[in-house]
Amino acid sequence: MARQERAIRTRNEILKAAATVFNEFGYDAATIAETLIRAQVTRGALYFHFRSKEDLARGVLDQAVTLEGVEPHPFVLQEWVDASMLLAYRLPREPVLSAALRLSVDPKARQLFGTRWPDWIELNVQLLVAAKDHGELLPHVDPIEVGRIVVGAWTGVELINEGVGTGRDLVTDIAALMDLLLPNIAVPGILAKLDTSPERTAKLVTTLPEEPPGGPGLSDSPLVESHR
Amino acid sequence: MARQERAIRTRNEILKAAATVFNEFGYDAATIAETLIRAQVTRGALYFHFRSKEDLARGVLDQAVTLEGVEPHPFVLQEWVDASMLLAYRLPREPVLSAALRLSVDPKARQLFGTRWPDWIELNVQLLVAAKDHGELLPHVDPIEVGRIVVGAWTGVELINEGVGTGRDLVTDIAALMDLLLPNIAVPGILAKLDTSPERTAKLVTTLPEEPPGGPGLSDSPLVESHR
Amino acid sequence: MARQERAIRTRNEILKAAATVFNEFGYDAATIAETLIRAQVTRGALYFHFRSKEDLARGVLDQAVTLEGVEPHPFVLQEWVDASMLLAYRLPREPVLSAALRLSVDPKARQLFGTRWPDWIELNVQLLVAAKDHGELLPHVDPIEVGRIVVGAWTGVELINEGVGTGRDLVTDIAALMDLLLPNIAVPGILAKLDTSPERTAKLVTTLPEEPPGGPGLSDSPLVESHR
Amino acid sequence: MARQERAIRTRNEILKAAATVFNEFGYDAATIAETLIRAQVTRGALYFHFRSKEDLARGVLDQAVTLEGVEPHPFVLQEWVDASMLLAYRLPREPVLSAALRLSVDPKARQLFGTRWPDWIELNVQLLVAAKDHGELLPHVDPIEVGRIVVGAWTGVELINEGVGTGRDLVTDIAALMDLLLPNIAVPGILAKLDTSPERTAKLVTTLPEEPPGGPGLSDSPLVESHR
DNA sequence: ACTGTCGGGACCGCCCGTTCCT
DNA sequence: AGGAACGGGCGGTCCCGACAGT
Repeated sequence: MARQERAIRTRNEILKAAATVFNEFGYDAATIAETLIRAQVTRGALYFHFRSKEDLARGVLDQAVTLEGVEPHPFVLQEWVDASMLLAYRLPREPVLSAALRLSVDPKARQLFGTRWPDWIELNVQLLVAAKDHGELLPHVDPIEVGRIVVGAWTGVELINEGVGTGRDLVTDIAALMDLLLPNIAVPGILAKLDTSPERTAKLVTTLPEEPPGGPGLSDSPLVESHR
Repeated sequence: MARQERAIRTRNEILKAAATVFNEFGYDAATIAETLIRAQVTRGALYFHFRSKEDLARGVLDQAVTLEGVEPHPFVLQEWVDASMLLAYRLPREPVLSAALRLSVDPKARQLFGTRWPDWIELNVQLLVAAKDHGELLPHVDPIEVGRIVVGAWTGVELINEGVGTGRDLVTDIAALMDLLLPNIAVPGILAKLDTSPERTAKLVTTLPEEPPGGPGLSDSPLVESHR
Repeated sequence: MARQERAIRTRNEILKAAATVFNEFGYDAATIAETLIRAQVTRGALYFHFRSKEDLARGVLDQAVTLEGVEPHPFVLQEWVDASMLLAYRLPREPVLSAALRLSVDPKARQLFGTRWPDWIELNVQLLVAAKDHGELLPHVDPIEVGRIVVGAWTGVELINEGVGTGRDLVTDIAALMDLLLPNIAVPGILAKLDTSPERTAKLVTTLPEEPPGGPGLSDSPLVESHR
Repeated sequence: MARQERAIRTRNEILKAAATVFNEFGYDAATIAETLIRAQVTRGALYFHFRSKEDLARGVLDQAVTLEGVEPHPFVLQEWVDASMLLAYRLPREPVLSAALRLSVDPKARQLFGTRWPDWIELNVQLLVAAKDHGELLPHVDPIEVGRIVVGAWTGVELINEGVGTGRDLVTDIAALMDLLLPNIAVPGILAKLDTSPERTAKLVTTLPEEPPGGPGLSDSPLVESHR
């Protein structure tokens, strides 16, 4: 048993290292050798846990969509905002998350594994539909369309935030994006009460479980699984 | 002359082929051999025009930022919208444009060449600043911030439009993005008169020059060069 | 005891699996992993019984030369014929036998273990010498030379029988070989009485012991050991 | 042109080196690196001429079946004998020939490329049929069956000659095989006049063309092509 | 001036036989 | 006997020059 535990830790060490390498170089330019160095394991160890580079990428992609940390709130829209903000906080800090996004953008990886976008969109749409049912959305808003567009916008903002390298926190940029979008999504009564401040995000983060030894995402991730 | 002309055509054939290959595979996974096949030229020919794979990528990146086709309009914001819409129309149809975006997203290529985002952002900011001077923007709008965010959002929407593969025209998605953003950017008086319809885009396209044999962007592109 | 018995059975299961794998792929292309799968054992089990791949091959080679099933007969030449025919019957049916031949032909395996040909030849020569003493051989026949040549011919016929894949029974081909050779080996009086028919072979086979659980050749094989 | 000539020489250098490596180690154990060393070329050169190890093996196999050097003779059976004897002389001296045989015996190579045995058999059968038409064969001889058996026997004798390593010349062993077989194949009148002596073989060899720079088999080998 | 053949060298993913510790 | 890890090395393939020809 103890044996198994160490194996799992090793597996996660490898996964995390692979994620950072995918992140820095993209799928094809990422080399197994670099992953080996960062994970501090031998080729054999890696090959035992993952049969190929593709397998490695799949391992990363499998842990990427989550609503973890979002707490119930009277306004569904606030939950929706929280989801985006929380992810904005976590993604730069958790290699597996950013790697998943990177691989979704990489054409070669896309050919091989598809993307997680349908899942992300679905998750957004679910929340927006619920918000609509609660009368929180402006009448002309189509949850499906808005879900698609917002996921896209979120992704692009992240890419630029990282790519242009001004050192701004992603949370700030995503908050700006939200502030730009919300007036045309939420009904005025709700809009005034929505909180997109980094402070709120910071508070939410504290409710996240301590990162276990071996990194987050260890759990059999309840991926798209709605929390309602 | 005749000699030179053919050389230029060959050069552009190669560039276009390279662009499609970068597009499909990403920078690292793209192979020169594949480019050779698509451009129907030999190794020697390619290496005569481009000294290396990097050179090829640079050639693509150098033709990517343009306001071509945007016509003067009483409302600067309309010009701003037109720029986005026109690009949404052209990008899926011109390999060199989409390749430029793809390479900007590719981490390996980014390490080598940087990105064109600062240029794109700069171009947006210039227009927004002008719009602000004309009193077309809501008072709280910061052109620099909005420029950044919008370029990001635009990029992300494009990526998803292509990646999720629902077959929707990018023009439609970008129009939806604009409709979502504009109410919180433009003053009401202007907002009502802005036209984000695909029809307008279609009309603008007709003013673009016929694609010369050898493709668009052949000219020593006056890249970021504002048209005012 | 029961413990030991199971161990022996496991060992033989592994040996048989290894033999089929060597047969199908040759020494070098044969992988331990494939052997593991076919024998349905774990790595640990295999390495408990055999210290290395070489050991495995040695295990196979050690069970390959036998006169088992050949019964005493007034004409020694008939015994000689019977030996060839019996082996022709058994070899395609017993992986360990065919693997031994395969490994003798494989250059890599040959470098490591040598071959069993000297043993096979020795066995033939012994019989031929005895036949000569009985006056059954034509005067010009040199037992040593004929032994060599016949073992070679036998081997080659087997290889082709298997390689060309016409589905002919090896017994048929070896019988044809014998019919071709014997007129220039046996004195006419004996020649007429020698029986190379598959029927005789079939009858001899019935005298072979039931295949014990764990396969034939389990016994500490009395290899080259002559039966006279 | 001169350019091309060097390329051809390089190609043959590689082929010969590959043949010796296949010979010594078998298909799978043979490494490209070893071939590189022996041929004194770089990986790039090899990759230019042969796309893969398989391609290399195919290149070897393509030059293996020939009646070159066999001269017309009143007795077809003498030609048949000559063919075997000549091959017995050449095979140990020409790596490509022995490699072809080796690869035909190697199970892995067999899966990939099949064997040249059908060709060798066909060639023998053709000669035997002609001999039968000339009344040189004993009435009970079936050319097809004898062809098969003899090719097998020839192969096996070669393998043992090489494997047991007594240093005997293959010509001697093949002559012994022929002497053993012929009395049951040829009609007595012919039998007495057939010459299986090494001296005859030596004489035939002198009629073979000088080995061109680049080795034998350079010519577009007229493989199975009968010479009648 | 431009094209094509041929060769150079680097490196990557894969996979394998083997051992160590329960 | 089993699960995990070790480390070496192979085949493939790629990007790129160096010339010779036209």
